[in-house]
Amino acid sequence: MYLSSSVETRSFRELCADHGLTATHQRQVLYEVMQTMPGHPSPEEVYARVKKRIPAISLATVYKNIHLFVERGVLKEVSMHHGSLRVELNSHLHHHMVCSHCKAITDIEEKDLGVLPALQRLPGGFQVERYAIDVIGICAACQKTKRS
Amino acid sequence: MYLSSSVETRSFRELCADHGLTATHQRQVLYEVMQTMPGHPSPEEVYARVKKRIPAISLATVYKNIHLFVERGVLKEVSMHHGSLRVELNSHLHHHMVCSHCKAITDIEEKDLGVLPALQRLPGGFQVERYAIDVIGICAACQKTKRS
DNA sequence: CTAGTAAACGATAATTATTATCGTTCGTCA
DNA sequence: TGACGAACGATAATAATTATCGTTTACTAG
Ligand SMILES: [Mn+2]
Ligand SMILES: [Mn+2]
Ligand SMILES: [Zn+2]
Ligand SMILES: [Zn+2]
Repeated sequence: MYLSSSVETRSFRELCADHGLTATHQRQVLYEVMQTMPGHPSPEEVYARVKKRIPAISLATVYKNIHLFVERGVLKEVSMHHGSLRVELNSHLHHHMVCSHCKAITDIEEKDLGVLPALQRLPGGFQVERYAIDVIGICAACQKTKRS
Repeated sequence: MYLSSSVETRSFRELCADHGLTATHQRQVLYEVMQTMPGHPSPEEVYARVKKRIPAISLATVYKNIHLFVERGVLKEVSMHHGSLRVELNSHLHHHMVCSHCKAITDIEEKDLGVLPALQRLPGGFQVERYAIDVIGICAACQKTKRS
């Protein structure tokens, strides 16, 4: 199936070119659907929407392309959810560095962050318990390894 | 099986009393083991360690008690992992409010946070891509609902 | 406009993580 | 010490994600 030649298609092809992706129908619909989902959808939620336009699409395709989009910076991962629950004993106030490649979590002191969390009133009557700051990046080990 | 009467046991019983928990052998070992795990272990990792001291313990017990400890503030959840992967289209710089009760995620502008992330050199040669700040608390809806 | 080729897709099995169920045992308190 | 509700262990069930593999598609050279 060939992609149609509308304006949206042209800009989508540019986006793919910019990110080194082959332009497929499934990817275009996935991308267009995401543009209409302003929240923080899960793969299942995206799948449900995409399926309305491509009933034969596979959930696996949605997963594969979401990962690819995140990898190439088209999508952003909201929850750096680490695959499984992670806990620690309550101790002193600190935050974390999370490697976007290997997902390793390392402690970082608040003073080393240079951030000044000012507990102020937040929109919508949200009752603040605490801040959790993730510094996302590439850890030293992955910097050495990653030669792709 | 009765808990022994060592110093650790006495302080553990106090901890349980303080948090409204019945003091069981499994919970004490779980807690003591966590004290020797400085990182950010998963339930499986904790289970593996606890099993060395209580070979008959069930994984379900570890899960149940980790959840309970988090609920009562004995443990802290490191990844406010939202159960499933969540993504969004890359747009403007913003952060999130996460409800610790219903896990709802809401956008929040950086200017509304009163935080000043200063991209400075971080320990260990970590190469920063971005900050992700989660303001964790109770959303307005859950504040109304939660009458326990 | 074909044909070749690698990439992507769809179906589905497999794996991982987590939760629910339920009969048995334990901890608390009178 | 005995009653009773809470917690436990075994295990089935569910949810989320990934792997496998045969078929189809997109891209490109001719
Ligand atoms: Mn930590
Ligand atoms: Mn957002
Ligand atoms: Zn890494
Ligand atoms: Zn809530």
